[in-house]
Amino acid sequence: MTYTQHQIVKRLGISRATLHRVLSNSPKVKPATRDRVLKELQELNYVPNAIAQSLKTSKTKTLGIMGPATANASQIDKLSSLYVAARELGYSIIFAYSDGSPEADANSIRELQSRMVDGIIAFDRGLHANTQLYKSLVDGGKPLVTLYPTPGVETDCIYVNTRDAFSRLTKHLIDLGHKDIGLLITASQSNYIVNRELGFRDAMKKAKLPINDNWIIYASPDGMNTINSDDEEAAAWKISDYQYGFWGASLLFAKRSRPTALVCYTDEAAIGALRAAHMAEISIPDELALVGYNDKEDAKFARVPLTTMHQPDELIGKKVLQTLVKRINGELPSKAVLEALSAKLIVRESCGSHLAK
Amino acid sequence: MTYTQHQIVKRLGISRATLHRVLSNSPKVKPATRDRVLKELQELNYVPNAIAQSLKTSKTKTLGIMGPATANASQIDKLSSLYVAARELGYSIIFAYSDGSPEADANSIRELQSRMVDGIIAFDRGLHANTQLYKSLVDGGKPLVTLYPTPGVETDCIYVNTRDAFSRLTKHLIDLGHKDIGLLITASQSNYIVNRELGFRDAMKKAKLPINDNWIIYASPDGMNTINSDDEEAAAWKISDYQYGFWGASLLFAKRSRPTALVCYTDEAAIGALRAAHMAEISIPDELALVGYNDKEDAKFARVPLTTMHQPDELIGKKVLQTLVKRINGELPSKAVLEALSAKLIVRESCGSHLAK
DNA sequence: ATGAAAGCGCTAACAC
DNA sequence: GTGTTAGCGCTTTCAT
Repeated sequence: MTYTQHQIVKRLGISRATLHRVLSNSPKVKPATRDRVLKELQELNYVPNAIAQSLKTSKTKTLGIMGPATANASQIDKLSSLYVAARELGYSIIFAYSDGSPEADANSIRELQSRMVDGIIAFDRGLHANTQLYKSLVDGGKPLVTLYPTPGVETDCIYVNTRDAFSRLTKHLIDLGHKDIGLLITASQSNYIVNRELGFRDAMKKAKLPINDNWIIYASPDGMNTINSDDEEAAAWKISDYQYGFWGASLLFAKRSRPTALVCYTDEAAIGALRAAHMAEISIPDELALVGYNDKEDAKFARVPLTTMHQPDELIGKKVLQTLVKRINGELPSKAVLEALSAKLIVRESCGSHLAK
Repeated sequence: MTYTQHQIVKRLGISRATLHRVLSNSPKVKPATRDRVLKELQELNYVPNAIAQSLKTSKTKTLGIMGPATANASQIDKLSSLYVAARELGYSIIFAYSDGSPEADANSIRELQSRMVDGIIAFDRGLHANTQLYKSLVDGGKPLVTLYPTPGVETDCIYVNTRDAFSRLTKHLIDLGHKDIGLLITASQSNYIVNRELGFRDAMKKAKLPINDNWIIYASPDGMNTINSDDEEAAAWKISDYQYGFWGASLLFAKRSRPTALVCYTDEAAIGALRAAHMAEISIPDELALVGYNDKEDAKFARVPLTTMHQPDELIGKKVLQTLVKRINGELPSKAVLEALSAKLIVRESCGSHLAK
């Protein structure tokens, strides 16, 4: 049974205002009254109706997250620190599922607007198709924090400088003496992918190393066989990075020549590539140095432990939430916060640097 | 800018009731009026205030998920199908973070009750510490679906029969001719763990095979070195299954004798064990057959592709949601729904069955 | 230190 | 076909 203030007030023979005063810790209430009320509250296990509170105050103390549910797996660390921080600040999280398509995103935004969330976190991968949607949100005054900068939308953003990260990752290989370096990514226009390629090119250019287009692999399902036949009907967005890595590397290994080092767009892709190398009897790192990105737990336990970049995901989740809440509370200057964090190089065996001496 | 019905009604010179009729597709409104209203609605981009609707109707069309955010990674498939199904039925999801402790769970329940969710999904691992909490929920009439049966709580439950799954997994090894079989799990009282051990014992007993207690490993951080030193301060619940698998297997390999086959409690643990085997120069599957559980994507791409059990996670997510919504709508008999689904054996290389001929 | 009353945005019963 | 009205549970101003 759940009681309302009305019922409690009747039982106690006091007024709603008094009840509210003890609920809100106002000092203006006689200790004796307060105790009596508190006791009753306890006894009846009173739980305030947040819906009614929200309607009255026009603050829901809820935050919306919009993003692809499938991205959660890779963003899990950001998400969990975000949840923890939200609870600490008294906010609830509404997760509005979206596959990243403009239609789904529009639905998510409608859902969150309708629920009157106090702010929104866009957990997408920086696809620009939805710039207009975000713009309308921000113009409408709804606080929005994104995880990738969105050109054209002046909104708060906490992100990892992936371009720089990939540049440094590539440079690590260059410093090891590699000159023939390939890149394994997927075909996509998202920031998520594009910045990785840009970072790679930055490093190569800076080192005055030529880029062999044959060694830039855009992995895709086209004409590939899945490693497991019953995957075949799976939609493209459900294909894992492992699979893309496996396909991409297989493609590379089938070519007439191959680089001495390969940068993969995620750890999962690198693990897929590891498997392709194993099947092609190419020894890692002796015959091919390999690096991933993200420092997922399985990178540590891969066939060959992966050299990779570690993102400060927990910190990001925390900062995202804090920024959003500050924005909601009007504690931030009107200029959008744009904070870039750096990834950190984690050297393990797959790059072969333990051999180079 | 977000408009209220009041403002729209004023602009249009009609009554709230008429507006409402248009909004709710009531036939009792003159087509001309309807069109005029619809056009204005469109123009003003009217978004209904779900908070006000909820207060009025005492239905929020929201569902609460309570569970550890860290579990999401392994339960991601259940979660995403659940999100999709929720959207289809017009429900929003509030995620109430909890680390599984009774205090955190109590907080989650309070949060969800306060937000007046129409129903709750308990995404925990079947820890019984919170039986009372669940019981009070159910007794209070709040629809609740769990993912593990909770003795003492009469509530809907959609789950995988892990005990049976582990029994069949173990039997696969027995059928391959193994007699000396070990089990690698963690020390925990949760259903999640306990049923795995029970299933293993069932199969051994049925085959009249002795169980060597030395080969039942309860992996724990005690006295172990992490594979990566900066993990050391991490709390126990943040330790990955990979790590437990690595520790557990290392422990086993240090013993005087070892089994010819090892059942691991998850794929991640099996991958950790794979690494330990590699370091101990034990060849998998030749010297030790190894199996995991869950059929995660990385099982396919492991150093040795893992034989494992596949759970119908997407189906579960969908069923959980459908059951909950039916319960909310009063479409279910008062007796609790208890539906067990089966896991499916996926044979790859790590069990060595491709060698046995 | 306490109480009365208005109103947040919406729905639905009832009257016309 | 259309309009009037009460009220969901809460917060908050204004009296007392």
